[in-house]
Amino acid sequence: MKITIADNQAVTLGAAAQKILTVPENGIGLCPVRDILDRIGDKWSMLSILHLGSVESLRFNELRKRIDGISQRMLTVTLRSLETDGLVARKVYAEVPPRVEYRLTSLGVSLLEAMIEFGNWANEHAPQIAQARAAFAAKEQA
Amino acid sequence: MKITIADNQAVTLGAAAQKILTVPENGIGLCPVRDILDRIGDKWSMLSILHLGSVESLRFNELRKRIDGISQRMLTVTLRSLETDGLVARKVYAEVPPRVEYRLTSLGVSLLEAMIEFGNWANEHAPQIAQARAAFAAKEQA
DNA sequence: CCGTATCCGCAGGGATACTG
DNA sequence: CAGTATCCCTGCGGATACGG
Repeated sequence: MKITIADNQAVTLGAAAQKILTVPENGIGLCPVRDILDRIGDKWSMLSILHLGSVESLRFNELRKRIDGISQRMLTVTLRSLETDGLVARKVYAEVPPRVEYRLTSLGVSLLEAMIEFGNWANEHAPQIAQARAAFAAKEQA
Repeated sequence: MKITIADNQAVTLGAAAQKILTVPENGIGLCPVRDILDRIGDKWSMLSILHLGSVESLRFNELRKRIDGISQRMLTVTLRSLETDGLVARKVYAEVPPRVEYRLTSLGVSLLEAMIEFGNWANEHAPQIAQARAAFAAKEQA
């Protein structure tokens, strides 16, 4: 059987996909991809990281204004979650009125880099997806 | 003011992050990242794509067996969603008993590639995250 | 074998009010 | 300013039963 270049790519990609699905012994005890996604796959985490990544640091309400539609409660919850995972650093200044600054840690920055790759994919392929949806909707009419 | 390499990186990264957050006119009418994440950020989409990407094609129940814990209903719903976005192709064979095969489209494969980058990040940094969580938990005791 | 239909529990997350 | 506390509601997704 002749192996084409396309087949070779498929095999390589398949191996990479399988590798991600395997559960290593790493102290989390879950497939890392699922684990990370459970954290940052929620409604606000990615957005928070992107906004924090676009400047050096932001105060609580500055960030709140930038993330359109987020409630005070959810910003608190989201930031606490990101802080727990070591992606965001929280610094409190002993002033009146209080001032709290958030910024990405180096770990958070490395995640941002990975996310930007992903974001680029989303931007590049958005038209194709829109087209696919339209085609699917049209086919459902029949 | 002297610009260090680190600062330069931060600026570059910040620009990239901002770019992703901007809403282009692309027929979707939303920030693409949020849009894509709303689709594949759910409980099963990513896993389905990874499993479909690790072989050429899979029948419904084959895939069901591989994705641990998924219900019949959610596999149907997930696959339909991925099909709608043009990420997965569905082929029905006119046989008895029925046979349906699913495989990634070329668009789906390109998404898989982006996801693998992300998966690698997750695998590499899983220990750091576990450590951060432990540190945070320890700090909360005090 | 490959779905769809129906029911339902529960967690994510919004709105509002209140504190240090 | 930067959070907590409380209430409540929606919708994701599991279980089960049924259909082509």
